[in-house]
Amino acid sequence: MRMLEADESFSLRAVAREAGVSPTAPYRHFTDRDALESALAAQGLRDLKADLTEGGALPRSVQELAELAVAYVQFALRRPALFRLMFGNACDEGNEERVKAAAEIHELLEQVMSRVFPDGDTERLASAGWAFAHGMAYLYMDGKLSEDSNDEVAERVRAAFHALLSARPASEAAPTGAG
Amino acid sequence: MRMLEADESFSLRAVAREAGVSPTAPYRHFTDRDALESALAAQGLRDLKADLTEGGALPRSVQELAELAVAYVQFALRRPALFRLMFGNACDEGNEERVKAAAEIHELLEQVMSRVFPDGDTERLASAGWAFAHGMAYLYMDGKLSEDSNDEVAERVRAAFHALLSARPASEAAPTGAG
DNA sequence: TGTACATCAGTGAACGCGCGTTCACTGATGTAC
DNA sequence: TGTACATCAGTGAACGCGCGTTCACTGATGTAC
Repeated sequence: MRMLEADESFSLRAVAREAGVSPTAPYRHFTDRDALESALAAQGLRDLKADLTEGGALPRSVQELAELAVAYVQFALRRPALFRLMFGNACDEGNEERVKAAAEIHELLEQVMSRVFPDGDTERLASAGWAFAHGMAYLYMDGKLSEDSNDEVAERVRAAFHALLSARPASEAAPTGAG
Repeated sequence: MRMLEADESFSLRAVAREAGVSPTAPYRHFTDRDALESALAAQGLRDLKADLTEGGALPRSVQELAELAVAYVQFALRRPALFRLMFGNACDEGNEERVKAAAEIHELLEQVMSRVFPDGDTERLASAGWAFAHGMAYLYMDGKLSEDSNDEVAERVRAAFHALLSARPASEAAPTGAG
């Protein structure tokens, strides 16, 4: 529909402005501000899903899973205002389109986790993995982690992900290693 | 100084209102809206650090580290508006107090990570662990994960953390297990 | 002890701003006969 | 082919709202002599 790439906060008037149209024109297509917001959020969720499934095949390895996190963070950095719109408030349960788009993302996430970690607790891993990617996205968006080039961000997300998955506490190393 | 517990978005006038004072009173104490915001953010960061170091001793085990994540998320859920204020925008580098408070949180995080994972990449683990807790906080704040009781949230954060740290991919299990 | 003055937190009216929303309208396009 | 009407995206003026901020002010407290 329109851009919403910039990081200015969402408003009906701003969207109209970006579309080169008068402030009241959106009311021809959406009943009110919330309806417009949900429609944009739904489209954003669909775009995000498309980004995440771009390769075609779902991830099987931890390496491929890391790339999913990278894609998630890069979507957020490319379209921060939209990303905040999509996740920055409670989903309007009355908006079928938005609910469906959100459910599809959830489903994708669980599918991926059960493929990469067939012996793990899929639901908990899905929460954890999502939280990791989501946290990375917010930390970078809000300038809490230095955001240099796009490639550097990708590399740091990858590295953090692998550091976390391969982390072994001190107390565990001795017993299992020696026994 | 004052509450800022509710989840209404921050405004100078709202803070004055909560303090039971006229909208212009804050100007006696802060040069402008941004100065007030940074002062509140700095205080919030100090409060968060106090919460995280409550026990006295820093975490040594993965279990204790999980409790740190729980405390982080619970702080966010208890004081969402303040939490968003603290992290929801770029830190004003000109505000010494705020910069210092943020640096102390970073330092704490790195100390903890190097204690719990002495053989790991501290910096990357710090990013990853922070992202996990931060993501959990945002997902719960924004209603993306069902938030029932406080205890349930704590339990889910704990479980997700452990699920992530003990996750082993399918491809890895066979070789290392049998070899 | 009393008078004169400085300090300082807080007040209330007022400003210009962007916001969401309403209203009556215009002007182009499509359809009926 | 031409006339009459419906549809529909978009317009522009106007509203009331909360916002950040300014301004001149009040009234209490502290200090000097």
